[in-house]
This record gives sequence, structure tokens and C-alpha cells, in this order.
Amino acid sequence: MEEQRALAGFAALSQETRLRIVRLLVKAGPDGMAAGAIGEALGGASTSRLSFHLTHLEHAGLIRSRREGRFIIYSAVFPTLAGLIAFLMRDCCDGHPEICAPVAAALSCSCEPGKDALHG
Amino acid sequence: MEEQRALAGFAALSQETRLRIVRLLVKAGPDGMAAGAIGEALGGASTSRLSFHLTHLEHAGLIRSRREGRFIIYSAVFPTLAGLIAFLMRDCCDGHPEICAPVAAALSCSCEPGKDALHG
DNA sequence: TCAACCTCTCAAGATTTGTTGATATATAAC
DNA sequence: GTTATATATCAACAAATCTTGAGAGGTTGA
Repeated sequence: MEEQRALAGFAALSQETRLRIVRLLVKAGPDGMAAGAIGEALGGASTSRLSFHLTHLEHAGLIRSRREGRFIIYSAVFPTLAGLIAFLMRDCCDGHPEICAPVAAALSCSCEPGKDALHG
Repeated sequence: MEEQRALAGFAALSQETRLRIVRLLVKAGPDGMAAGAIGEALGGASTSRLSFHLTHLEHAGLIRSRREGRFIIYSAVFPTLAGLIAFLMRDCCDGHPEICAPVAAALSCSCEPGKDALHG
């Protein structure tokens, strides 16, 4: 990932409504959620405001959309999220694994079956 | 990490000068760098501009400072970086490890000795 | 075709953020 | 104690961003 793309990603995540949308979609997984359902989950944002932020996030590559009937379904783009993290931490631990270990540990959630984030 | 703190963190990373500073300090590790050295590495930012961004980053908890003689040394705060990532990806893979695996892989740099990020 | 539904686009105003240049504070060297 | 070095603070202006409200584009079902 190059700098400009990373900047766009972090800028997209730096706004309350957008951060909530992304977290919602991260939890929703590949199925995603319709724009209206997202708006409801956020406690009722106006459609123009919601659309503004969804467009912003999509342009940053953090989410993508597909049409299903009259709904538009949004879902998280996990590789972009991964790219942001990788960009930020690149060359972090050159020769000193213990330095960025807490960062790596933050991600060892239930992704790896049988591994416990707290006690693994 | 709570939402407001995460927002502050991402906002801090969403600006070109600040993102460069953080990456510089992530590479520098615990030793950190003096403000002046950071400014030079950035290609010469005015002291007020540099100070503005360093203060912003410190307030967001992404970096911290200590005085050494007449220098002020800044260094990255890795746990905060880890917290940002964890906040973003929390509950990401509930029952579906394969979904956020690429995100976890992005961090399996040389942190874990003997593990290769590309082929591990 | 008409009506209902879901979502997007646009323009205007309000707010937030970043830059600049001047000045202030703190430490060190002479 | 005077000068040089290193960094922080302040005020003013410039620029980017967010919200609102009105209206338009597609899609579905009668």
C-alpha cells in the first residue's frame, strides 16, 4: 500500500459515523448490510448524510457495494484494512521482535482456532 | 480502547506529516528521535508546524516525549497502535476465521522469529 | 403506468483543521 | 550573564470537511 491510499484509509476512519459503519460491517462480514439497515443501526442518520459517508468509505476502498433489488448492500473490504495495518507497522520490529509484539497480539483474536487472545 | 480514543488515533494518522512522523518513530523504536531530527527526516518542516503535529500525536497517545538536555525526544507508543487495530477488528471473525485472516497475516512480520510474512 | 420504496446527488452554510510568521521558554556553551 | 541552540505557543488566515434540505434516479408491485 502506498502513502496516499493509507492516508485516505485513516482519514475515512477518523470520523465517528464512518468508524461506526466500518465496525458494523467488520462484524457483519461478507454478507454485509443494506444502507438502510446501517442507518438504523446508527440510530437514524439522514439519508444524504449516510450516503456521503458510505461514498467516502467506498472511495477509500474500505467498503464496497453491490445492488440487490432496490437495496444497496455494503460490506467491509478486509484486505484494505490489513493493508493499512501493514503500512503503519512496516519495519517496526527490525531486530527487536519484543517491541511490536503487543501489536501482533492485538490481532490474535479467535482468528486462529484454538488460540486464546488473552492467554495464548 | 473506547471510541473517542480510537477516533483521535485515526484522526492523528490521517494527515500526511503526522503519518510520516509515526512511521518514522515506529522504525526508530524505543530510542525515538529528537524533534529536530524528525523535522530533517521530513525534509524540513517549520518548527511551529512540526510542533503542532507532534503535539497532536502526543495528545492522541500515539507518541510520547521526554527531555534530554535541550532536545526533546519523541517515540512511538506501541500499545496505543495495538489498541487502534484491536478496536477496529473486534468481533471481526466471530465464527469465521478465514474472513479476517489476511488482516492477521499483515502483522506476522518478523515479529515472530522464524516466521515469514509471505510464506508462513 | 402509477405509487411506494430505497438510495444518491447537489448546493449552501457551519465547523474544523492546517499553515504561516512572530514571539516565548528552556537548556547549554562561552 | 550573554549568546546560541532547540523547541513550544499564539493569532490570523486559508483550506478542507460535515451537515442540512431539496430533489432526482432506479426498482418493485399493483
